[in-house]
Amino acid sequence: MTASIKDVARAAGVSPATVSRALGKGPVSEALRAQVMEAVRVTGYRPNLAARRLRSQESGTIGLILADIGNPFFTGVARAVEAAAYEAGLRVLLCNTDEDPEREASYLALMQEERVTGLILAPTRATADRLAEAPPAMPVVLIDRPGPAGLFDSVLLDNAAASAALVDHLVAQGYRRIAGLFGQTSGTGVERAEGYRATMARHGLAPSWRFVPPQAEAAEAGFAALSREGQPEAVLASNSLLLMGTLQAVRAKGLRIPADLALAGFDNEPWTGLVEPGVTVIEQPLAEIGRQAMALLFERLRAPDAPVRKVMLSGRAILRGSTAPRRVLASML
Amino acid sequence: MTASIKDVARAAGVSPATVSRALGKGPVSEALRAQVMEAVRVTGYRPNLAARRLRSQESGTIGLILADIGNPFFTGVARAVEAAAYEAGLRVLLCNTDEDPEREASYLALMQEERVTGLILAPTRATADRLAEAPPAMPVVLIDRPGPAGLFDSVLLDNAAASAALVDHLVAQGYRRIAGLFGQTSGTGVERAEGYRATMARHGLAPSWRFVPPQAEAAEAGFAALSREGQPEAVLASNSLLLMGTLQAVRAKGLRIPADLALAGFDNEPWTGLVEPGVTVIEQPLAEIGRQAMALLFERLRAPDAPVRKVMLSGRAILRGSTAPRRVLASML
DNA sequence: ATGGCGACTGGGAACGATTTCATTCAACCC
DNA sequence: GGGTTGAATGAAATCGTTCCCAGTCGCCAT
Repeated sequence: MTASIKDVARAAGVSPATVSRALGKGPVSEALRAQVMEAVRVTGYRPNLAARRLRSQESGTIGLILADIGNPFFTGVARAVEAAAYEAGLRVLLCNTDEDPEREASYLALMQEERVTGLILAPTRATADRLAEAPPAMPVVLIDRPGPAGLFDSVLLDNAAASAALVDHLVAQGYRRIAGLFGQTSGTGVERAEGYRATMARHGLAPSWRFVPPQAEAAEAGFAALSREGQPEAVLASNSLLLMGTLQAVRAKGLRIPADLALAGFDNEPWTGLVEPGVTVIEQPLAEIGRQAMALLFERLRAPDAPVRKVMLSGRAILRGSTAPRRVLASML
Repeated sequence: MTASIKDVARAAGVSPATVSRALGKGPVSEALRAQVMEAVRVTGYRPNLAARRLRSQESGTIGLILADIGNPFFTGVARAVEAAAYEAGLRVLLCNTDEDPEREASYLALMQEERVTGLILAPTRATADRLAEAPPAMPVVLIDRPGPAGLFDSVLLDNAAASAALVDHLVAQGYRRIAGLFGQTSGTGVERAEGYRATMARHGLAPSWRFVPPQAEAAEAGFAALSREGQPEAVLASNSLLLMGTLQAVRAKGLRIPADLALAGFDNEPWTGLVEPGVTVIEQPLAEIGRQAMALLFERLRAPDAPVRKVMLSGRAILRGSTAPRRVLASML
C-alpha cells in the first residue's frame, strides 16, 4: 500500500539502487540526491524495516526481557538500557514476563525469530537453569539475577554483602529476632537469603525466613506466617514489593514502626522516603546496571570469544527511621 | 548463519513450500509433517520474522507509545494492552518517550517503518496537534490524552468530572483556598485544570493554579510558588508524580496533613495508601483503559470506515485522611 | 476405460530493500 | 591523444518467507 523504494525511484527518474544510496551513505551526486529527497517527500516514502533487515541480515535491535515491568527497579534499568541503545543507534525490544517461566521461554524464542543483535535478560530461576542447556544464538547479558556459572556475561549486585549490611545494621541497633522474606522466583532472592542466613549465624542469631512469590499479597501472608512462629522484632524484605506488602500488613495490624517492628529492605523507591518513619533500604545503582549491561553486550559483540565477565556492583544503604535503635523499655511497657 | 527454511527442506527431503505449509496451516500429509518436524528439530530452525513479515505484508505487531514508563498509570495500561494483544496472537512494540515530543515523532516514524498493524498512543500536546496534519498510515487509538477532535478513536477519563469531584469534596470538607498543580505536557492536565477552574468558579472560589512539567521536582517548585501567592489550605495535583512532589515539599517544610494542608490527586498508587494519613485520590480504571483501547483498535481494523468513537471512562474517588474535615480551631491554635 | 475431483506437492515468482558487478563518462597525466 | 583513473549510476542477484499455479496421483462415478 505505502510507497516502496521503486516508487521513489520512478518519481525521481533514477534507479532503486540510487535511491538506496542517496538515503544511505553511498556516493551520489548532489543533484540526484536532491531529486531523490524531493521524491521521498512527494511519495511519503518510509523504508520498510522488515525488508531492510532481511537483506542486511541484522536487526539493529537488542532484546530486553524483564520479569516485572511494574517494578521500578526494572523500569529504571530499562531506561538506562534504552538510553544507551538509542545512543548507539539501536532499538530496544522490551518484553515483560511477569515472572512466568513459560512467557519467558516464549519471549526467548521470539528474540531468536527477531534475530536480535543481543539480549539482556533478568531470568527467573527456572529459566536460568534452562539457559545452560539451550543457549540462545546471540550474545546474552544477565542482569540482577545469576545464571549458570561462567556461561554468560552478567551484571549483579553484591546481594550477600547487601543483606549482611542490613542485618549488621539491625543488630547494631539492638534487634535480635530478625526475620526475612525473600522472593522465590529469582536467584537474587536466594543470594539475599543466603547473605541473611550467614550473617545471622555470624552474630549467633537464629534465622527465621520464608520464600514467597514476589507480590505484596504474598508478603502479607508470609509475614503473618512468620509472626505465628514468634513475633519478630525486625523484618528484612528482599525487594520493594515484599517490603510494601509487609508494611501493609504492619499497618493492618496497627503495629508501630520501629517500636513494635523494625523494617528494612531493598530498592530506594520514592515511597520508602515518604512514609513515616522512612524505611531503611539498600539502594541499587539502576542506571549503572543498565549502562554496564550495554557495555558488556557491546564488548561481547566486538570480541565474541573473550572470557566471560561478571560485573559486581554494590548497593548503598540508606538508613531511615524504620530501623531506629531499639528501645527495650518502651517496647516492654 | 542459522538454518533457513531451505535447510529444513533439504533435511526433510521436501520442498520449502511444503515446510512452510507444515509449519503453517496448509494441507500436508501426516507423514511429511512428521518428517518436517523432525528436520526442524535437527536443524534448530527458527523462522525469520523479517522475511515472514516482508512476504506476508503484515507485522502482527501493534505499537504502544507511552509518555512515561516509570509512571504506574502507564505500566498498568501497558499490561492490559499486552494481555489483550497476546490473546489475539499479536506482539506489542512498546516505546517510551519521556514526554519528549522529539522522541515521540521519532517513534511515530519507527511505527510506520515497522508497518505495525495498529497504534495505541498517549500523545503530548505538541504531538496531538501534529497528528492532525500528518496522520499515521495505520489505525490509531489515543488513550489518556485527547487529540485533534473527531479524528481518532480514543479512550479517555472524564477528567473534568474527576477534578470537579475532588474540588467538591474538598469544599464539602471545609476547605476554601484550594490550589492546583497540573501537568503541562498533556491534554489531560489541561482538562483537569479546566474542571478545577470551573468547579472553583461554581463555588464562588478564586482559583490558584500552575502548570508544571510532570516531575516531582517541578511540583516541589510549583508548590513553593503557589505558597508564595498565599498559603493554600489544600492542594490538588493532577497526577501521581506531582502528588508525590507536593508531598515531599510538605514533608520538607514540616507541614501537617491535613491540619496545615489537605492533599488530593490522581492515581491510586500503593504508596498513597501507605503514607499517613493516606492520600485522597481518583483511581483510574487502568486495565479497562487498556482493554477498551485494544477493543477499539480491533473494531477499527475490522471496519476502517466506521465513525470515530470516543470511550469516556469514569474515575473512582478514594477518600482518605489527607482530606479529613477541616478543623478551623485546631489550625488557629 | 475415461473423465473428473480432491488432496497433496513442487516450482517459482513475489515482498522491498541492499550490494555486487559492470558500465558509462569525464578528467587527468605523460 | 590514448590510456588510466575514479566517481556516479544502473542491472540484477540476494536475503527467507509465503503463496499462486500447475502438476501428480489415487479414487470414484459414469
